[in-house]
Amino acid sequence: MPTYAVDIDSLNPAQREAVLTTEGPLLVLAGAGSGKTRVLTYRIAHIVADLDVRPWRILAITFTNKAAAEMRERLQALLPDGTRGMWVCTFHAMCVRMLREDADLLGYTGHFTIYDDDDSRRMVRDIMQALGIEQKQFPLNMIRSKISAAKNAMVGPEEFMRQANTPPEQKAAQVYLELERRLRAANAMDFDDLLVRALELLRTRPEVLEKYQERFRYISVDEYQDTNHVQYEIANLLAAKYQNLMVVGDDDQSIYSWRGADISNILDFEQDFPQARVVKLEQNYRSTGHILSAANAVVRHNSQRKDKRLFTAEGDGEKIQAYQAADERDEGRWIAGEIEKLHAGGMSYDDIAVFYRTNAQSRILEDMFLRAGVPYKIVGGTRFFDRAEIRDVMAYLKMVVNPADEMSVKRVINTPRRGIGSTSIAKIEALARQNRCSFFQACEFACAETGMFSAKVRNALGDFVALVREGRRMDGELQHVVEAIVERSGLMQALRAEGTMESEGRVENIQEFLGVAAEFEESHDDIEGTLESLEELRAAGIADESMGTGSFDSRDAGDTVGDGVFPRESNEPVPIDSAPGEIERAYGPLACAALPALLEWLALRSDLDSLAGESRAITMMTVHSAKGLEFPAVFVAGLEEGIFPHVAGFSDDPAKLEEERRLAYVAITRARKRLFLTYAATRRTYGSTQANPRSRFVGEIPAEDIEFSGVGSAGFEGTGWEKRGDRHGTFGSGVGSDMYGGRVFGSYTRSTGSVSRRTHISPDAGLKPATFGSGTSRVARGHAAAPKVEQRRPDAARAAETFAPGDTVSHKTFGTGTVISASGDMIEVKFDKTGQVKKLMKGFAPIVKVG
DNA sequence: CTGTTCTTAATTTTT
DNA sequence: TTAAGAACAG
Repeated sequence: MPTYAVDIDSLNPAQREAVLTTEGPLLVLAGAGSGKTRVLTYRIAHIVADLDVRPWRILAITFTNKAAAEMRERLQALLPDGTRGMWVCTFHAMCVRMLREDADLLGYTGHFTIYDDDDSRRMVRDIMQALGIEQKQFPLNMIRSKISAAKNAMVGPEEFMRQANTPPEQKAAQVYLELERRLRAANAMDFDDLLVRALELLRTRPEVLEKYQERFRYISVDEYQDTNHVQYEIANLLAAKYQNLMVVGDDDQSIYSWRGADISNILDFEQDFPQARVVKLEQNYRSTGHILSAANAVVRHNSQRKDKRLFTAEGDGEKIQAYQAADERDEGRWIAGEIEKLHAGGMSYDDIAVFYRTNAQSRILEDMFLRAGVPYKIVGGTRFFDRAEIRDVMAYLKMVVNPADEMSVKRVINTPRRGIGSTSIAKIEALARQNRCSFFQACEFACAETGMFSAKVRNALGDFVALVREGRRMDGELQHVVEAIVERSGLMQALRAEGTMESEGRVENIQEFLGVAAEFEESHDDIEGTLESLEELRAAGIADESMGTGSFDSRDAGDTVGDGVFPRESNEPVPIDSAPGEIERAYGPLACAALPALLEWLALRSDLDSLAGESRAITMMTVHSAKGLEFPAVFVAGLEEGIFPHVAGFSDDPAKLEEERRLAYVAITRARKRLFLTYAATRRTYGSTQANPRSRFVGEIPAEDIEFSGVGSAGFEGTGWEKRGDRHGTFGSGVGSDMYGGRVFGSYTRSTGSVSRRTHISPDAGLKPATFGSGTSRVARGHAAAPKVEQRRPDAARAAETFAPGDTVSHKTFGTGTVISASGDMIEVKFDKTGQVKKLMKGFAPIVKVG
């Protein structure tokens, strides 16, 4: 009986089989909550510890940074001898790592910029404008998705042009061609390119392919159902030599087909690898019986799927609660009420999540939670790094690192206002096109040229251009470099001069960003440091044994930047027609090495990664964002035809409906113990009220697993609203819900600008610490601590509290304020911090009188 | 060049 | 409803 480094006995037979099948292709069909992460990590630990395979021979690909971080952490715990050199990362991070090393082989420099979706979108918009393609006739998104599809099919612009039959395709091809040209000139890659170029590298450079094939003897890919064609090719190519490829996925959880994920990758794995072993993990360790039964029942309505059926050894648990609300506000109120009940019953807010199909739905829910005093945090939506001011700062940094980066330069050339408007930009663009040089070079050129611009503009431009040269020479602590660049940019000054509340918030955000930079420098070893090349490992004395044929001499220290010419002192423009690398050389080496690292880290990061449950608050997010997570109690709102399944989804295409259903399946299977489904009899969408029928997915749940309540249910009277009482403004409370047109609450104007806008947390949690990236890197997000306010929801005694104009009150979220008027159940309060006047409902809003 | 009004479109977004 | 972007006027 062999002994194992991992606790093999704790696994069920299927899990064990997956862990012990280390050689050859392996497909693991892992149902929701079936312990696949455990299998994945145990298997790697087994390979390393029991089969004596060096960690740097392991490649484990995930889809999110969060998943990668989690896996890394678990592996570190399982492998006391270390995991040095193991690549546990996302597809994108892996590709970036590979590309940085060999970018020169593809005509890029190692400092290429990563364009995120917004950058790429702007570039396409610019191109369409330049080519005179009307957005009305050919929507931007349509063009973009066609180009993206072409990229993912590895179809180049020329070929795409040849294939294009219809007018939209021809236009898309034109844009594609120009996009490619500009991206290349900017030494930039978008997210698609990252994958496509990496594949190109592996395909066209046998020595590179060989290097990685030899190195990574054991490869695993998580969430395989979400791989797109290029990722599929990359994985297959890397594993082609040794065939040790393990893919894990669940076809029932494929919810990203619209993003190019190809469900047939998983469905056809057995055809691609006829010798593949297939293991099904069907025992669910997450949810109780009723929930699992509902999930099974719903997803069974799909035709395109591998047959499997989850089972649990746990009991039935509580039935699913379905509630029909009068309208979307009632829905939010009811959810808030149920949350409070759960909380009163001892459940932590952290254990509760509310899901919705579209981000737009979050507003009302948010509003209702705010009123009810339910602490919440929203995941997704506008992310911190997507805020305009943060993007501006990042654009400055990107520009310093890579002056060829056209989009970043254009973004900040007139931010803050320098008097360089669209006319000037157009002139510079024309100049760039004429001389076939980068936009930035054209800027320099324009400065040198007299008569092109007014003295004022020329000075502004000269100052702007000089910033890059200065920025590149800055060195020292990362935070200080960033700070200096920001300072030099004039962004802060302009913002401060504005003096509005909004600008104040922006200043705070930028300051917070500086904190992020500082934090990053302290702990940035986890990303850059983890994905080490063989050379680095060898240098560290780790990978000292023979590498096999794949190892080859490292490229001639080809750091395109490092050996560059010394920065020019004159303002003489850089020679035109130069390749991206040449520009970098001309501007001299970048002194601050941490800067590009920071930018890369930022580019590949999402808000989801920072979902650290530090503050005690419920979690709100879209169903898409919820994949891979689990919560003891889950609410799914808006289960109505047209919303979920979404309208855009089902009329035309049955495949889309099936994806919506998988989405429902994902939502249901996130719940461990309690599941609540809500739908509204009427709902306001785009300004008009409509009555949506209840979602078909609710009807697909077996009757024995679910209980109904609410407007249309027989059991409504006597059980539902009475208990909740009118203080909650529940439907039928007499105080009035707006079901019959009566508006109860005054309209709530959202404060804008500050970070904490979408995060409302219990005051005693203090600052909201958000985690960026894994484990240790923690950044305090948020500014002044909220004032101490009682955390409990108002009770009967407080409801009876009287307020008079002039009273000082304290609100859980808005801080202190002064009562302006009080009549009946409503009071109007002007808050000190925001200066806004809000109508609040006495006894419902989380307020207390303080003086 | 900048600030304003007007039009128009409106899922989901691991990277 | 609302928010982004384009068109338009100052």
